[in-house]
Amino acid sequence: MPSPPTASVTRQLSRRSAFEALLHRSPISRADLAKVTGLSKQTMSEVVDTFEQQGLVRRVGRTSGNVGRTAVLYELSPDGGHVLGIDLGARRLTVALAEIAGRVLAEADEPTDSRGGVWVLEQIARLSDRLARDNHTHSSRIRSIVLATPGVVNPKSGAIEMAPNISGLDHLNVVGLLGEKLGSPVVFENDINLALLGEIWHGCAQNVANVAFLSLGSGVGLGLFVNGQLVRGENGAAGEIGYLPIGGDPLQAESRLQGCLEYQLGAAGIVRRYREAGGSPVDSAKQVFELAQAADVLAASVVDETARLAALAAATVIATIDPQLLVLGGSVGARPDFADKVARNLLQLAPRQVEIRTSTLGARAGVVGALSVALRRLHDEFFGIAELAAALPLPPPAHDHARQ
Amino acid sequence: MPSPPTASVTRQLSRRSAFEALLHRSPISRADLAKVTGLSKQTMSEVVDTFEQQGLVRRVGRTSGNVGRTAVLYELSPDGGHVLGIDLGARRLTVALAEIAGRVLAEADEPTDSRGGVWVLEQIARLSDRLARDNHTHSSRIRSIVLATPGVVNPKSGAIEMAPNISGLDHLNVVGLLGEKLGSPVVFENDINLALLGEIWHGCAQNVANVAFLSLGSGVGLGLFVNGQLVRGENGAAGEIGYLPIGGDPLQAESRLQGCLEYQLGAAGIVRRYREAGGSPVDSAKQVFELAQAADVLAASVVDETARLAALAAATVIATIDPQLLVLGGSVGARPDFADKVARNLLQLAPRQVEIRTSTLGARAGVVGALSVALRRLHDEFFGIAELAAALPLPPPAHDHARQ
DNA sequence: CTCTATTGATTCGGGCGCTTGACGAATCAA
DNA sequence: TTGATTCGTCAAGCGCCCGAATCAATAGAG
Repeated sequence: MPSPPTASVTRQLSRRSAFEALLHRSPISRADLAKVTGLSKQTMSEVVDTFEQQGLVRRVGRTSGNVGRTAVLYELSPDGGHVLGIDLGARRLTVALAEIAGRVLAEADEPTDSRGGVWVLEQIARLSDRLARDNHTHSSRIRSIVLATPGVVNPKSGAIEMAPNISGLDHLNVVGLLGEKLGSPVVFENDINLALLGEIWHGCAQNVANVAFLSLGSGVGLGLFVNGQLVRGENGAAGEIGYLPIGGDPLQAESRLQGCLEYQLGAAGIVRRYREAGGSPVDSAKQVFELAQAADVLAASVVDETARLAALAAATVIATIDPQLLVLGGSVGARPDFADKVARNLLQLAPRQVEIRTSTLGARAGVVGALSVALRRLHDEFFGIAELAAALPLPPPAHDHARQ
Repeated sequence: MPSPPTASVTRQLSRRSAFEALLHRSPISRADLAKVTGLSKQTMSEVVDTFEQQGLVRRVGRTSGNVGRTAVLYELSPDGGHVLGIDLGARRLTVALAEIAGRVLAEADEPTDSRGGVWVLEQIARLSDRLARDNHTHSSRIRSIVLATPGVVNPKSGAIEMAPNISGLDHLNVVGLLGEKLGSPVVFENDINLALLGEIWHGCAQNVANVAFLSLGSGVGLGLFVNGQLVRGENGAAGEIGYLPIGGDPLQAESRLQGCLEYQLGAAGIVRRYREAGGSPVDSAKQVFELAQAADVLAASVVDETARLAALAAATVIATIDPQLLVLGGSVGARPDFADKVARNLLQLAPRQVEIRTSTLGARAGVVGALSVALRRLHDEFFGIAELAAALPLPPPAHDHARQ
């Protein structure tokens, strides 16, 4: 409904300014909108009128108590559109719903349907519909969907190149089928990248332009936010640090297959190292950590070695991209006691200190990040100026030059 | 002279489009400018008129041979402004001059004045003046200067935090003094970052959005170009990979002082390793490489080890940021035989292959990159739209949310 | 209660910049 | 010489913005 593409550039800019002010300062009157944006009252009145007609904005009351005439207050209307964030993990499926103003309306999660394939798609559609209905809206109002998934997402095609660990999903056209089922465009993004964006939006990394997110769990992964932008890499494989040549001989068979670092630092690696050291039989990395806290010397040394390896990985990232903040996440990384150990190791490795925080969103980070991207896509659809923002390219070296 | 700041946004956009077309397609007529930019002939005529009055553009002839009236052809005029690129190395000083259209007019270099301090500043000024005079212009026409320097350049303050290895320069306000001497604003940038940008503009990395530049010489350094942007890091220390925990125990004294990787992989490290292995006394890494080519078995093994370490560093970078292209530069890295060895080592380390090229600009890369940045700054000064380009920020998490 | 100051919102006039269409100028081809 | 074609300018009209004036609604002073 909004954004008639027939609007001129200058009006589009005015609309954009008004929208931005509404996002951050609602409820707000027309007069204040004019002051904040620097546009005239006249222009702002016109813009608000069109917003109101398009259902993007609604009245929420009047000012009172101040001298002078009362002002009509406006805010972004939920009718402007909803967005959906989906975190599709191998074991757990989380879905969240937000409105165009950024308010998170609801979140729901279930175990991922173990039958895989189309059943998972059905499950996503069912959960989304329920969420929409419970919040007095409808799936058709959803205008942007982002799905967090493990694996490498090609930034050009948007396709998953390494399917998540869910049976029968790799041969399906998930974007197409899901988009059809839910009636709006679906976009994939790597789950760790989205967890990072989640921490940036609602978590422990707000208002930071350079962040590294080190996720330690069943696998190891890295999300990078540099110059205020997500780093995907040429093939979407940025942050696939499982193959870093740390913690073992990178030419070994296990290293080449699974990745040198992941073989040691992944949850399976932690369990394996504990068993090889002669520890009692355990199934999960969590148990090793609990044993270490219960004064099991063997477990403690495995945990120490794990922290040492994580610190090496962190030092590598810090030396490479010089972030302002390092966030530790994932089922292993988010443990505060573990983060302390990593920080202590890092003291001796890095030439300069970097702040370290543990994820505050935990398992929710992925779905929150998915919401943030879905929101941004919706906003850009209405008020984007991508074609204007491109940098002025320099001319190619067609000319000759002299040397003196 | 150009760009009256009083111009409206829409006219500024039109001017920008016209300038971009002139940059890439000159000589060009008013009619063709209108076609290329999509603006009307009328508007384009007005814009070209103002450009001509401001000396930004000049007539260079007429079309002929085509049916119809002949067209007057325009191109960017050298009067529009010149830019200066300076590469200030510990041993060599290089200066280059270009005009606003991007044509490199001249380059000159000298040994850096060994007395250091103000003498170096004098030397820069003298060389710049000579370059300007030889090209029928004057220093006062220079409108943007970029200086390549070793060390960390803080991206916020623009100050050098680790001074280059030139005596008496660390206590001077180089930006201020040089800017005053040359009469136009001076900006610093790390020399490796600029070498990377040089290769992107005129060298072996053109038209690539994700590049890593591994510089191996007396020191080791990394330049990163990600999402079409230079990565500086929060403190300008991105790419300071001397401290990567590769090639030795990162907790050793030498590693902590100088950096683990640099201790082994820097030119001094290569020489030291050769000597420690019992090789004949040599002064430079270059000699070790020459001995290796002359079938000195000891030197060959040192070179092999060097390539192995470089490949480990490259694998680290590739796994982290997933570049499309890896450029090897620096006095050691740019050797084609060495690059081959690195590539062979990398085959066994990286899960996916990345193209490797050696620097084509060599020692010129820094000054060419400085020119490219100076040009871009000049262009942005006239036609920048930075305030428009900012992304629409999402609202902070002020609101509550429900969990179901 | 009335009057005044203050602030919100609309109306009106003017200017800028873009577009379209028409027209004169300049050239090539027949 | 004539016609077709293309370049560049002129004129008219429209969208959008702004500033000033005006109307509307409220709080506070007296």
